[in-house]
Amino acid sequence: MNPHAYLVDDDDAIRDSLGWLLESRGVPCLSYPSAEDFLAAWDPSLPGCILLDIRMDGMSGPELFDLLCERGSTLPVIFLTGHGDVPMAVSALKQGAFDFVEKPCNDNELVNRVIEALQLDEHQRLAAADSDSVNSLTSRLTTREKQVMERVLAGTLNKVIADELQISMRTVEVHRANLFEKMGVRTAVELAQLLAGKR
Amino acid sequence: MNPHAYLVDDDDAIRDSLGWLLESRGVPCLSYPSAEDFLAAWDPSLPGCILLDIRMDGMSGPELFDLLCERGSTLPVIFLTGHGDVPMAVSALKQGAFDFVEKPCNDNELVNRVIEALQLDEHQRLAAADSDSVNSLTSRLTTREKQVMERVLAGTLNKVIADELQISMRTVEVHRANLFEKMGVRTAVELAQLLAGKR
DNA sequence: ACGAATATTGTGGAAATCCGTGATGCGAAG
DNA sequence: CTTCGCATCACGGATTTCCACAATATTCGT
Repeated sequence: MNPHAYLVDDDDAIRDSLGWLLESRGVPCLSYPSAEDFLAAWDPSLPGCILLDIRMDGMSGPELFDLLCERGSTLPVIFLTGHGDVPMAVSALKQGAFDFVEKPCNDNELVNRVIEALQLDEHQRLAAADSDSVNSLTSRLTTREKQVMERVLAGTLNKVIADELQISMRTVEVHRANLFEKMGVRTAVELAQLLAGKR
Repeated sequence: MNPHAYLVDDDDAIRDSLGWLLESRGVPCLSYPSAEDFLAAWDPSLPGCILLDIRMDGMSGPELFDLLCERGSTLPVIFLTGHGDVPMAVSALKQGAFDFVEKPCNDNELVNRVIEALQLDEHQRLAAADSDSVNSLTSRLTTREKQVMERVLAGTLNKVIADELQISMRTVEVHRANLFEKMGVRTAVELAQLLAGKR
């Protein structure tokens, strides 16, 4: 699925007008009349951002936001509200909301925020993909190989590693070579660099 | 100087009452009747946090905040305001303010926020000190040693480094040993780890 | 029970690193 | 001018890593 702006608002008119505005600026949209509807459609892999009304029938915007955070969502959330107060805005932003906008608002401003949010999400997903690729590499290592890797990363000499693991130096060398192979590196330093950035 | 809460507000009564409140909870305070006064007293090494009024004669709270940020301040800022609006709060928080509180506010809440801000500042300063200590180590390296270190961190073999720098392998070994000594590490991996976390 | 993956060890040699000792040239500071 | 830090290099031995070839044991899933 391509990145979308997910509009969650129980006001038909708002969904229509915002949807039209965003689509006209080249931002694909999907609309949901309630938090529950969005939640049912949501899955962590959905890319994009959320435009979320505060006050809605059923689950409120902040409640949905909390729930999504708990479930591991990293979607940037732009809160929209007609009657927001300062504490509400402060609390939303401190919890990690991307923005908090009062309706009615300037169209250009809002579109820009949405585009910023989409870019943020893309960056986050790229970064996550990187760290995933590293994790998937390490997950392919056998237990022994992981143990050896730990110690290699600690700068321990093969000889000492052999002692610690109660195996021969030769075996350590084998594990070492195998894990380097699996991790796609040629030296211990490269391995350290690889795991340094993405962790 | 020990960490302090710096109260910047042009209302004498507020400064007095907040100052008393915080001192009574064990938080040392210093008061300033204007943004200009605080700015004159400020220096980047001052630890603590700022309680900053929005509307003041002369320079406003947000103006002071911007100025401090430009000058490299990392002090957590808690904005205080009697007549704040949502856009103002949103903009302050998105620019990195620690909190945004409306007066009058709950005393316990405020004290807690101040304490959180002080803790944040302490963590930031500890982290900065770590990275400073690393920087001061690297700054003691000679030009050649830095060149060699770069390549060592890239996982390059001494032989190749010697080629690249147009010097003998022996000299590379010397530089390598010297820089390890200066950086306080015993292996290339340790060096990579050292520069990985603090950078 | 059979086969695949994993863990283990050995031999032996090539390549690389580590390190002590000693030495030369050069530029900057005293 | 002399001293000091830096960069440069050599010899030679100890240590370590790297690697190809070869083999046995253990575990685990079908």
